[in-house]
Amino acid sequence: MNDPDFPRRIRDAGGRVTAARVAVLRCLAATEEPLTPDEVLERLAQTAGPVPDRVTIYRAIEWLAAHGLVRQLATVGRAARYEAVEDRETHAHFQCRGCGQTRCLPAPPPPLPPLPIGYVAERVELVIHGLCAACRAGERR
Amino acid sequence: MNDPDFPRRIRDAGGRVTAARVAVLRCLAATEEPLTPDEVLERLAQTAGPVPDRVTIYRAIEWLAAHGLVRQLATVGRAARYEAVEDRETHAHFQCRGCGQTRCLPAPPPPLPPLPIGYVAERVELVIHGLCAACRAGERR
DNA sequence: GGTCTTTTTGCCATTTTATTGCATTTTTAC
DNA sequence: GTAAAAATGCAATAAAATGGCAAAAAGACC
Repeated sequence: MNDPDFPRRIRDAGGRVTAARVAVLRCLAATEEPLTPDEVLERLAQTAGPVPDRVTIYRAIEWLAAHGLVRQLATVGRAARYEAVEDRETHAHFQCRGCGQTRCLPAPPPPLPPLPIGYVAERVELVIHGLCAACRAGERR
Repeated sequence: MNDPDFPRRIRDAGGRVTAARVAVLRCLAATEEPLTPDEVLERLAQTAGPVPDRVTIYRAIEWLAAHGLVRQLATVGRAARYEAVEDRETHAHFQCRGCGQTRCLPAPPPPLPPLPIGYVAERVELVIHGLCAACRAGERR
C-alpha cells in the first residue's frame, strides 16, 4: 500500500499544503474509478467541511498532475479524467461507449513499440473500448 | 490497401452520400495523423469547393463514427480526435504532452486483459504518453 | 502568537469545444 | 420531374476549461 499521508506527499513535492489539494488528492486516492473534475467536486460537496470552488479544483488537479501525484487518462469523453498515482500493480482502463464510464482493470504492462528517433515515452496506457454489463443489457438486441 | 471509393463506402453503410461526408472521410483517410473536427474544417477550407459548416463537420463525423468508417481516439487533449478506419496493420498512438499532437505508430496488437463478466471489448487501444523530438529539444535540460 | 512574503483561493469573465432547434436545401426512390 | 426523407446552415445554448485580479491562507522568521 501507499503512504496515505497526503499532506506529506504534497509537501515533499515542493508545494504548500492546502485544504483543497489534500481533499482532491484524498478523493482521487479513495476512489476506484478515475474521476472528472466535476465528479471530484460533487464528492467533496457531500463531505464535511467547506467545499472548494470549481476553479480551485481544476487548479489543484493541475498542480497535482504537474507534480506526479495524479495523472490524466486518455479518454474519449468530453471531460478529462484523473486518477491518483499509486504504486499498485499495472492496470488498464476500460471505457464504456454507452455510459462513458471509465474503470481500471488489472492487466500486465503492454509491450512498448519502437518510437521515432528523438521521442521519449514516459508512460504506456492500455485503453479497452467496449460496453459495460449494464449498457449491454440496456441495448436492444 | 483500402477501397478509396468513399461514396460507395458511405452508401454501403446505409446513409446518403453527401458532399460533407465524403469530404470528411476523404480528409481523414488522406491524413497520417488523427485530426480534431476543427483541423478537418481547416483542411477542407484549403481545398477547392464549398466549405461545410462546422456543425455539419461534427454531424458528419458523428455519423461516420456511428457507422464504423471513422473512430474516435482516447486522448488527453481538450478536443476529440478521429481517424479513418482502414484495414492497415494494427498501430498504437503516441501523444506528446508538450504540443499535444497525436501520431500513429506501427505496433503489434496488445494482449486483451480479462474483463468483468458481462463486459464486452470492441477495440483495444495502446496510447504512449511522452515527448516528441521537437518538444524534447525545446525543454530546458 | 504576531508579522511579512509568497502562494493559493474565490469570483467573474472569457475561451474552447460540442450540441440542439428549426427552417431550408439536398438526396434518393419512384 | 416529383415527393418523402434526410442532411445542412445558422443561431442559440451547453459543457468544460482557462485567465485576471483582489482577498485570503500558508509558511518562515522572530
